[in-house]
Amino acid sequence: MNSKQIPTDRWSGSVTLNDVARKAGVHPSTVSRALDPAKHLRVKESTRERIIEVADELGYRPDMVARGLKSGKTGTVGIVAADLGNTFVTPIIHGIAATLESSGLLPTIAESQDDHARMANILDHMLSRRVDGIVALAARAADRKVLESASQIAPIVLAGRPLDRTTLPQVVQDNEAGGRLAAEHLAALGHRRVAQLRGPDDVANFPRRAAGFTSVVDAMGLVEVTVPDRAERPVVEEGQRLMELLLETSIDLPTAVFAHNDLMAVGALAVLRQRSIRVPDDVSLVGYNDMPMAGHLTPPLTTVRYQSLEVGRRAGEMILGLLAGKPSENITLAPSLVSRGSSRRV
Amino acid sequence: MNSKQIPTDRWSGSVTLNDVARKAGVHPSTVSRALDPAKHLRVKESTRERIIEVADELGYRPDMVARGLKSGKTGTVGIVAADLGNTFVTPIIHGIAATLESSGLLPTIAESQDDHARMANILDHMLSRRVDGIVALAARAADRKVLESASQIAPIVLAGRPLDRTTLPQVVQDNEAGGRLAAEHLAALGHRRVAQLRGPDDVANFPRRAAGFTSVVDAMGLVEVTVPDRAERPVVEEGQRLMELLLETSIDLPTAVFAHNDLMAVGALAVLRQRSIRVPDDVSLVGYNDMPMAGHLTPPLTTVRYQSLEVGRRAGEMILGLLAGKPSENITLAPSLVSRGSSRRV
DNA sequence: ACAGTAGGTGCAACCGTTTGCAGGCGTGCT
DNA sequence: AGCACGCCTGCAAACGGTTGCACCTACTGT
Repeated sequence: MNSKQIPTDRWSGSVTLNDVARKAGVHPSTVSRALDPAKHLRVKESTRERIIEVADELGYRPDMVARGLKSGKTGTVGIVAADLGNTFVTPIIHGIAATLESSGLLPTIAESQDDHARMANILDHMLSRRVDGIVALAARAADRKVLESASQIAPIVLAGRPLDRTTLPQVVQDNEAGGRLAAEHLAALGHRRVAQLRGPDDVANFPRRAAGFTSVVDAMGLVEVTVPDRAERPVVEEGQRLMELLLETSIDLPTAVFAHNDLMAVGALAVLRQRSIRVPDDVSLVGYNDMPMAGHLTPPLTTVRYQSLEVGRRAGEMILGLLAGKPSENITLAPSLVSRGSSRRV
Repeated sequence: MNSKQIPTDRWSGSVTLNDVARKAGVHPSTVSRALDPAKHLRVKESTRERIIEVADELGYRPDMVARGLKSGKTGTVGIVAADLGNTFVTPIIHGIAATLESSGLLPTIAESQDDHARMANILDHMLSRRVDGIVALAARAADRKVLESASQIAPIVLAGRPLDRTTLPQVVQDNEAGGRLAAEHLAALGHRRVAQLRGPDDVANFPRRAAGFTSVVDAMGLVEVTVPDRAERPVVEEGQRLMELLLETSIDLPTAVFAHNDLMAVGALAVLRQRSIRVPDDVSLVGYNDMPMAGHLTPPLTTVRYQSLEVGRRAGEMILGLLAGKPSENITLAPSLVSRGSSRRV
């Protein structure tokens, strides 16, 4: 169209409230009111019709930036994830985004990479951009202070990863129950010697899973072979490393292994296959999260289901509620065990 | 100031440029200059030091919204993905985000769900928020017009999914070469009867992959068993459906199948396993994308590698370049074949 | 010693919307 | 017939920064 224009000022062409007002022969404030669904009744029917007609004839598009400056609301919600590559977080994000969409909000997403400095930096950026609220999926113990202080500026909800000793509202799963579920499942299959591949301690999910698991182990008199380390990050490579560590350090191998998430289970699976240790014939394996691909692995992975999508939805609703000024109540979802091919009776 | 205000207004406490100026005893414009790295040399050393000291004593955080209103730049880049659940897109996003980060930009992400209306809506929202640029990963043929028209307002680059007959800059992979690679691989293994599980026609990647594949099939005199449909969307379920369709409709089964992406390959794998058709013993399977989990499937999936991360990086750089006013040149990356366990000599 | 200059700072307009306040006009009521 | 009230619209001041311009001071050069 305007190909000879200097590309610098693309915005020069954008039509503003004033343009509409001028063309419709009214004052800008009238246009503003006519277009605001909350108060367009205060404008005479005929005027409003004319304005609306002119508005979309000109292709008027409200400038959220200007609106945000005046009103303080930008219609944007920040989401901080640890790592988009973890297929457990994408459903959460999906859930959040779907919920926000109904209110015309758009998510702004950043990855913390489980790095504290980065997390702090991201929060700063988001607040700088005046997000209306933030959903943190990446909370680690070390992040508590920055999150809490940021929450004085914009409401924050924790989703997927809880935090100990915080007043921040959270929607998470009962990880202890999940850990118990895994242990009870294995016990019911007759396993006596078990082991855990633990996720990092500073992500509250993992110690809780471990505690739940161990509580059942103790209660039922099973033996837990300890792996002398835990994952730095809950990823495939660390699952491999821990599995190898388990194989090296234990004289008497456990007959069942509980990996603290599916990604680590995948890593464990790879190591076992490579050493020709059959799953589930030689060792049963239970994962956690029920990530989308879990059922398609070979063998299909027995795992504790984390209703990621639901967590996302609830978190979205919670943010919406907070933005509307409603108080929030923590939400804890119940896990369930999905029994598939990677575990069997011994 | 208005201290008796209702605490609803969280922003009331935020410190502004004026607060800093007042406390430092200078004019707001001086503070603005002192804090702007591009022109802080125009402020006397000592003044600047004092200002900076006051600024972070007060915890001043620039308001990007206000800045954006005046300057037109919001420091935000929109990313439109079709579906975050597709593990092929997350590395792209990761790459984009990592590149943007170095310039202090933050991505705003939305999912189009491969729905045209939604795509149009998303673009509208993003432009409304004055994103500085947009990276579209979800382009379909039907979206061409809205994308092109949006690009008159903010620069847009296409990544991961090309578009036919467009002038929009794109960074993609040579899909025809990828299709050829798959066919050549199978031909080299001695396969004569082959088939394709095709992705949707309106996502340009897929027809190109099909064309590349078919060109080799023709050139080398192979036989292509046609599947009488294509996937609605490139997902697991559709892969299953097409695989079942193939099994039902073909009298003489092919010895090798080329799925247009890894997700569909996973679906095909599930169907084959369920019918006790062994992979690769009875039929070889080749996927596309080399998604993160591809090597961990059983059998590990032979696939055409799509350098998603690299595509993301390049797309990020391209946007950065466009924002800096540099012209852009299309980028086409070369695919490579990753031979793993799902294909074998016949 | 004086004009010229450059460095440092203040002034004020502006970016596009929102919103409290005020005013004009027509209507219903007494 | 006059008054009050309500509806509709205009006016102007914000919101928090940025930036061209003007101004002042203290140099430098001759």
